[in-house]
Amino acid sequence: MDHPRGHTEPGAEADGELESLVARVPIFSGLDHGQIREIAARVQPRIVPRNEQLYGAGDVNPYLRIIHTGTVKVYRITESGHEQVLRVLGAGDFLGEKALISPSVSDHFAVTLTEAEICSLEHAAIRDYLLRYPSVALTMLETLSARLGSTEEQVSAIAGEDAASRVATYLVGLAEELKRNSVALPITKKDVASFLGLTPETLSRRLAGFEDNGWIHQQGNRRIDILDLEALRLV
Amino acid sequence: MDHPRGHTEPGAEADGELESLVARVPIFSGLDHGQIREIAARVQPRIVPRNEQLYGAGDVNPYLRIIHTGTVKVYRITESGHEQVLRVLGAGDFLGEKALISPSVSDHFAVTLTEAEICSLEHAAIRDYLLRYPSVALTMLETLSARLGSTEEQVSAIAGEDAASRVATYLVGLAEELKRNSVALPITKKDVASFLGLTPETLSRRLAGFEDNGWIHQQGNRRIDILDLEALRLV
DNA sequence: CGAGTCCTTGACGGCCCTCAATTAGTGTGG
DNA sequence: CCACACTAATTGAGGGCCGTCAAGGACTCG
Repeated sequence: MDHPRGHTEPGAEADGELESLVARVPIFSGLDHGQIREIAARVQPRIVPRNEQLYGAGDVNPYLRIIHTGTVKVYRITESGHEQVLRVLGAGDFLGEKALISPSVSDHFAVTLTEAEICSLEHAAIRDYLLRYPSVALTMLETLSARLGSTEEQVSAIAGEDAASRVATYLVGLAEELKRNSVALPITKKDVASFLGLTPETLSRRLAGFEDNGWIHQQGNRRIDILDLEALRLV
Repeated sequence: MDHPRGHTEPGAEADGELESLVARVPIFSGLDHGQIREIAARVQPRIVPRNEQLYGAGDVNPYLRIIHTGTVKVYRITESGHEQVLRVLGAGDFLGEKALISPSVSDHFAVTLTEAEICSLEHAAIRDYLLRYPSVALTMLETLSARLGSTEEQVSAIAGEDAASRVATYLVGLAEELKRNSVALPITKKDVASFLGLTPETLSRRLAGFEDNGWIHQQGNRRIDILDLEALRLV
């Protein structure tokens, strides 16, 4: 966030910031300056505190939300009360696309895990942009398609792999994503367990097992040093 | 499929058929006649025999395929050899959208379960249409979003519900979809088991249990009469 | 600093997977 | 159209993995 005019007056200043903010959102990349400005004009930015629910099951949520900073957890609660973490979204990701065209009742929850800067766009407005700037729609299609792919992976991992394998694959993925051997879990271990279709107890036991094997080292509740990536890949 | 001119000459005949065929595809609904004709001109229809693989893991598959008649099974095979059925597609559904924008290597398989009439469109062509007819992109977005939703349901069911509950929910869903109490499984029980994250043995036992309870009646390998829908809902 | 949540560790039980053998059904070829 | 071969489905026995319940300890955040 640069402040070219060196002051913090809300008016023109905020607009300039907004534009550079919109320009950095992946689904709007490729638009020219005028198009960016048009979108920025309809965007409602907001600083959302930690642990705030953006929407819940039963809501008719009329906004497409774009995360500029911070992380958001998306989860479902089944009829029988089981909480299932579906994904964790970060900077540049969007949510709320479910009811984009035909408004429908949401069946899942979205909660901020950290303080977050989130822009909201009314579905009617986004629809309008998608019709006028089809490249945005194409990028959204690509993103949704990738998201579908990773949810499919989640299905086959939960159905077909044992606990140790799921935990190991998760750690390897995290390390590759961050390109580091010391990783911080983006969510609590409880939520990681839910994401992997496990109980917290089982996750704890598997991690303890990996530590006994000398493959990882845990410090605190969130940080894990990966000592033997190859061993984890082979689990 | 009517043959208004009473002959099967491939030329103009096939084009007329093609247009009405394209017009019936959900993602092209809402386009006018000229637009339909333009798309029909680039479409390659083909009758695919039963049990033919449309694409497999490792393929770089450059076609978006649209199913006009017949059914197609989409599945994944994990590193450890587990086969996971992801979905079954029927008339009006499309597949092969994964590599629509950035070509990527497929990691799953698509096989016809019946003889099928399938249209192929090159990705380059579909991209072009999406940019010119954004309403098509919007419909695709909606479809992908719905598909994501049902895959998310699959995740939470496999992770959170026991075998009996998953089987019961599946049967109820099938009955509601077909609006009948006597349903034919769209796939073998083996594949249903895979879809539900179970082994065939467990599925067989749960169905036998339902039959003992007087909730269903099985005849042959595919047909199931549902005698007590409410009981199944409460499992 | 303190309260509440998260995490860990242990014991135990049950659900579902595995392995194996038989039966039923389906689709193919003569 | 029927027979046959092969795959699908069923049923049984046994065992292992993971969930459940419970309690103590650690961490985090207000």
